[in-house]
Amino acid sequence: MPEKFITDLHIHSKFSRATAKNLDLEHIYMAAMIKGVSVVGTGDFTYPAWIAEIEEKLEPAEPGFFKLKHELKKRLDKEVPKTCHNKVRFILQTEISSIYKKNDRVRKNHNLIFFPEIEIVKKFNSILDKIGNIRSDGRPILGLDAENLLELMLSVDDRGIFIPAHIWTPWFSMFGSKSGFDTIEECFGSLSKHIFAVETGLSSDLPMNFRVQNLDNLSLISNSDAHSPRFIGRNASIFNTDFSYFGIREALIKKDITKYLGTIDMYPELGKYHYDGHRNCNVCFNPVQTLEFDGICPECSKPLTLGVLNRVQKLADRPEGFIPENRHGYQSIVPLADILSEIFKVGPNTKKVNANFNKAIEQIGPELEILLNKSIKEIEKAKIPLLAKAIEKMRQGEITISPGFDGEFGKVKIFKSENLSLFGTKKTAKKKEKQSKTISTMPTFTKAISKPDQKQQVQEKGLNKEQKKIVLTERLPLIVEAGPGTGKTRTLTEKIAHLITEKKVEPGSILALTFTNKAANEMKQRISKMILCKKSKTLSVSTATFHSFCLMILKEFTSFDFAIADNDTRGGLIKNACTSKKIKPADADLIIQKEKQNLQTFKNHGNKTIQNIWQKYESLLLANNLVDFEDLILMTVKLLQKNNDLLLKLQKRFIHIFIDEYQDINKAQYVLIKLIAGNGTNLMVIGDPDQSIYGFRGSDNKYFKQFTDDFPDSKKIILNKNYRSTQTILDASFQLIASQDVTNSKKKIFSDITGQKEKIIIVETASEKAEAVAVGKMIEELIGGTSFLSIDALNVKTAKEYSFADFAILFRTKKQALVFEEIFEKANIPFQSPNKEKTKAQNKDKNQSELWNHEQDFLEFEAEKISLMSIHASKGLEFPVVFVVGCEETFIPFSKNGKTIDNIEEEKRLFYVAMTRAKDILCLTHAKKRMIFGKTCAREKSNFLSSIEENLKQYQNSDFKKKIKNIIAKQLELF
DNA sequence: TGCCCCACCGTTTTT
DNA sequence: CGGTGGGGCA
Repeated sequence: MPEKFITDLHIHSKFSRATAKNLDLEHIYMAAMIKGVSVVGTGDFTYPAWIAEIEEKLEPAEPGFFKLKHELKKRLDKEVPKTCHNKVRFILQTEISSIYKKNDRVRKNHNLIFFPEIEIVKKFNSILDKIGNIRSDGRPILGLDAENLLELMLSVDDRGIFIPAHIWTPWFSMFGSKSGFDTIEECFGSLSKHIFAVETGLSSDLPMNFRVQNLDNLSLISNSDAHSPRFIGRNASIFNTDFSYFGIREALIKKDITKYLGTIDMYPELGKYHYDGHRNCNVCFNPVQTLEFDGICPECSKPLTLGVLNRVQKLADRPEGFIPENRHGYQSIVPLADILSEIFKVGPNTKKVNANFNKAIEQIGPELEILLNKSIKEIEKAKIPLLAKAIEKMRQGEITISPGFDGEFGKVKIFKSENLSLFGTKKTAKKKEKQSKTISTMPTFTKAISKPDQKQQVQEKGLNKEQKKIVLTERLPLIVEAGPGTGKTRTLTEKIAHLITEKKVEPGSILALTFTNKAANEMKQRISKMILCKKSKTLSVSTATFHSFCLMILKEFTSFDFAIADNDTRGGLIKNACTSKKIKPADADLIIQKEKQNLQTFKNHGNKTIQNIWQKYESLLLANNLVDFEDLILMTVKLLQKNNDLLLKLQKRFIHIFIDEYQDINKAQYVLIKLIAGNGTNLMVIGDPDQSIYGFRGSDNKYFKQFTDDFPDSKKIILNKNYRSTQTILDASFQLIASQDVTNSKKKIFSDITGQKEKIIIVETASEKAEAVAVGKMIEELIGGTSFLSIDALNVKTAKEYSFADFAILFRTKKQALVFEEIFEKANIPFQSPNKEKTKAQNKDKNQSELWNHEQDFLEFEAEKISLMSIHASKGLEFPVVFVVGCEETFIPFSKNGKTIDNIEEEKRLFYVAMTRAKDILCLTHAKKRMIFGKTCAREKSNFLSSIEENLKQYQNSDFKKKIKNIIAKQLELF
């Protein structure tokens, strides 16, 4: 049997940011009754503690609905006036904030998700838990594409309900002016058909939505988005269907106007974002006025925050007042507290208003009943002066509203309309000035305007002159010095493709060597992509790491059947071999590995202790049929030195040899290359000696530098056109690296990127914690806020096209990541870090049996995250915004005991690598003091910073108090 | 063998 | 501060 009931399907719990502490199930229950709402969302079901509370206090009721357990209900019912008693049900609901990049623009939207069962919610949560952080806030922020979120929901249970939330609000919504889409299809692609309802939000009513054809096939619902109990039901929806989750779902899908009756909305003008304007400039415009001012604020000359009305007009394809056929209805209300507030001329959240509110509901009934249904006579019974009259006027629409704008709620007047100009500049008192000033001390960013089609241009025009030369050079040993961002790998793959497609070289005769599996795979992919484009046969180019290449040779040409000892195994064997206490196994391990990288054997090792351990270690390896990683190369070299026939055979097979990151080779690898490449005809190596940062594992860029001596008839080509960074970043990084080698000015690379120059930002903070906070705030500002709260607090006025994946935080030691993790966790900023990945891997191991495998079947989505990584790990990567943190002596350059620096040139190169990861914005931070090994240490700014000339740097002090003082002082000067 | 306490020491990371 | 490992004791 269908029945009529009122729903509020979007609220939050006390676990969401900026919500009331009493937003628990008890208060939600009582508030729903008082308001006259029968079905209320639980909010925040992604939050583990909240789900625990739900399980503890609720039990299943009608299908997909939940009710308070009996004892609790009995207790609470006593506290609610009898006139308001009614059944209240809960529906499992959450809101998820997505911030991500799609079609080259940053998108931010909020979406509501509903499920009928707690077990399904838990399943959904466990998957989300792996994608992002659901534990720090009731409304999680995920870098997950809304389309993927929908896909995920459907894959967990297709009886779920997915509703884009408050679709018109400027900052965080599907149609938002700041970072939304123009159509549902643009946002949800082929999954759009699974969107059957949208939430209109506080600042829009149905007639506004009716003007947009794109919404015609959807049910339009309204909810309160309450952050405290008293706001529950301020917006709501009315159903006349089966009293169950599935009744609601079906009514929304079928758009049957006898089953879904429509919305109860506050007048949209009361919403925070109805008109356009600037709150802090006291400018409030209607869309026409905004147009007159070209969308620019006359006070501060920055773009105005465009409100909902403006955005609706942009997307509207129908005139104002258009009502499509077969549409459900709507009713407009002014909250009872606001009416009482006007009657008694006190704030809506005051004792007086509360007392009279209670009086009204005790005498008459729930709020929505009073506002919509009760007769004027009944209302008069409450004996509240003017109330009946006010409600009568309200029902007839005889009210005046000064519209909300830029985060400020609108204001309603029922009895008098003076001083309420609907148009024009507001004259309200300046509030929150201090807060806005605080924020304005943050660095202001202007995005470097790189030509958007930069990359495409390169592709269209093909390669630049030098790159072309590289591709066309034949039958000569070739060394390419390629600075950061100069298109190194692209040129390499182009050359290989050229050989195959143009020169008809047999792909099997090409060998491309790299150092990591990741690099090898990437190269393989890029080559095959390119070749397939040019319609060639299947790819059989050998792309390999040095180690996998050697393994292949050993397996193919020796009969020695062995396994490879991984790190743990090797460590174990070394430990067993370490009978002497004079040396720690870890140190012995390092020494032995390094010796092997230099093609040494234990036989002629000088140190007796090491020699002993090493010999024992070798016999242990042999006894277990094991070889270590370095043996792979060592043994191959030995094999080829002994067996000339085999060497000739391999030389015949691999005619064209390419080596990427040549600056990273060690002696064993060098000897191997010289063997295989013979006289070097058709050998090409590419790399950047300034990015040699793996000395500690045997790499030596001397091999790069001596290439022209090794192969006297070789050719050297330098790539110095950079397609990654701004000239400022390149200038600064060159000044750093050139301080080691001024003679080679040829090496200087030049940016191909034109546009605004952003200086290198240098930030000094009081402590490591302050450093993390400062970085977090800068990121929030560049993203344009991650939550409503930060929007209100940060006074962000311009949309910046950055999303989480655009940021990297680089540090010298992994320990530095911890404080960033802690702060970002609290701030609900999604991040990935070496520590986090490690725990993830450990958990994976732990869960390997029953559960994990099962879950792995689910779709895996990559959510956008900020990257926290060591500078070493960042090599080869690029990010629009890079923070190099801890730019302090003993970190950069690193020194173990605070005095001796192992290899200052390599430290410089390391910093060079860090700086050149940045595309648009480079920020170098340092703390005045920090905790190191449990002790607070005074810290000195890295001397490397002083090799960057002053006019490339912009200093930013994160000491806000000082800034505020300055501002106040300046203001006083004016008088 | 197992457990507890104290001393010690502290980069970067791939195969 | 926090993990590890050796030494001492049960």
